[in-house]
Amino acid sequence: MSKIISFKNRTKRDTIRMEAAQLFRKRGYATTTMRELAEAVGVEASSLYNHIGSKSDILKEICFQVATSFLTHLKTLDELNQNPTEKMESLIRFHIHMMLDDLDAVFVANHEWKQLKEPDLGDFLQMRRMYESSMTELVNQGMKAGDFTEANPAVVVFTILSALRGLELWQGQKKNISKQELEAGMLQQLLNGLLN
Amino acid sequence: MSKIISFKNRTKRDTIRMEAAQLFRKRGYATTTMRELAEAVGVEASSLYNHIGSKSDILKEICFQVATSFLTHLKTLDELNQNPTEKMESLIRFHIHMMLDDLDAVFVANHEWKQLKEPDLGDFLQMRRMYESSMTELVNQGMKAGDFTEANPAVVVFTILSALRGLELWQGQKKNISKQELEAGMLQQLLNGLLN
DNA sequence: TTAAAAAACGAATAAGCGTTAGTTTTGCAC
DNA sequence: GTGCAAAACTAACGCTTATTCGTTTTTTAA
Repeated sequence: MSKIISFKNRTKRDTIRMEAAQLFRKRGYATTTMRELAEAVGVEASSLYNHIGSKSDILKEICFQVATSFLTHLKTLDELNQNPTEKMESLIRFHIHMMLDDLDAVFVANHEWKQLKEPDLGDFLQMRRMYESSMTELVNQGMKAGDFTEANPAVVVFTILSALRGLELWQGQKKNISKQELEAGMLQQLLNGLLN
Repeated sequence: MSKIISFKNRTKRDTIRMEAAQLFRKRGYATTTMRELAEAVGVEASSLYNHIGSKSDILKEICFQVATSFLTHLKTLDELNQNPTEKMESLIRFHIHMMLDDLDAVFVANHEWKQLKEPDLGDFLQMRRMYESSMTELVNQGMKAGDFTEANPAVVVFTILSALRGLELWQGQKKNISKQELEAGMLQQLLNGLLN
């Protein structure tokens, strides 16, 4: 028996994970109860366990799905023949798109990874460190090539990532600013702070 | 009967709030138990209630103490005769100092305010909106004066605040970068992205 | 030294939590 | 329709939580 059910090739497991991400973002992982999640899915709490292993399993899957997305994009970037400026622009744009299109999951991965248990916690942090060091290396190359303003690469990466992570809070802000306008504005400001 | 106790004019209540901020940051508000907090303070859980009203009271006090600090600084800025660039630099520096010196409380205020109950939740959000709109007005003045690059003021404010909030995650990063270096680097990058 | 107030304590309470067990319903293949 | 597995349900478990209660210890003020 196939476990494919529900809407458009989406497993019930996926539905649960999606609703969970939404609730975890709005109310926090620890505060969200399985009964709340069940109601959002339209089922009793105990029925959830026909599809998932545990509450913490859901968190684990959300976090690693996000981490994998970012690392995968980084890998594809690596294989393209682009200069550091182009790569950095692509990277910034990817962050913005992830933030605007998959906000729930990204938010949860950014805020609730602390609740992961070992060994997941360690694995997750290692993936993050790998991403940041790759990005730092890119900034280094840009400086050596003379494209980027001379500065401490770690600080530069940190500032950019921080600004991008801030998009978590964009939703519900000024509605008279479109996504395109926001993307263009942030990109300009961040690259402007970086380029020679 | 004076309630002053403990170390250097600090109430036991203050000690509890300080330890709570540290725990709330490290483990999250919902996940931190009163027994954990009690152990950190060096007392039994029930004894805490001789000094505080409830767990949620502690959170409330932490959040509003931080919000008040920022609004107070903004008010003092308003009364000085400085141009927009100087004001913005002072504002950025104040954020950095708060982040580096009172990280626990600022982190908790930034992450756990969702757990506030009404009417505190509404009051807290109003204070935040007031702060952001004042900052936006400052950016507006800088643009009209020709000091700042023309852009959407709301986006500019958002990007700067996001980058600054990212300092929450600085601790434990590269130790070979001093606080002074970090402050100078971020200030340069953020102002550089803003100025004409 | 003494009496009152403040603070700490151990034990208990009620509520809510994630999860399990046993049973019934549903949906599909033949 | 019949059989069967997947998925739903109700009910309950064991555990943890914040908080309270009544009492004892410590501190303070005279």
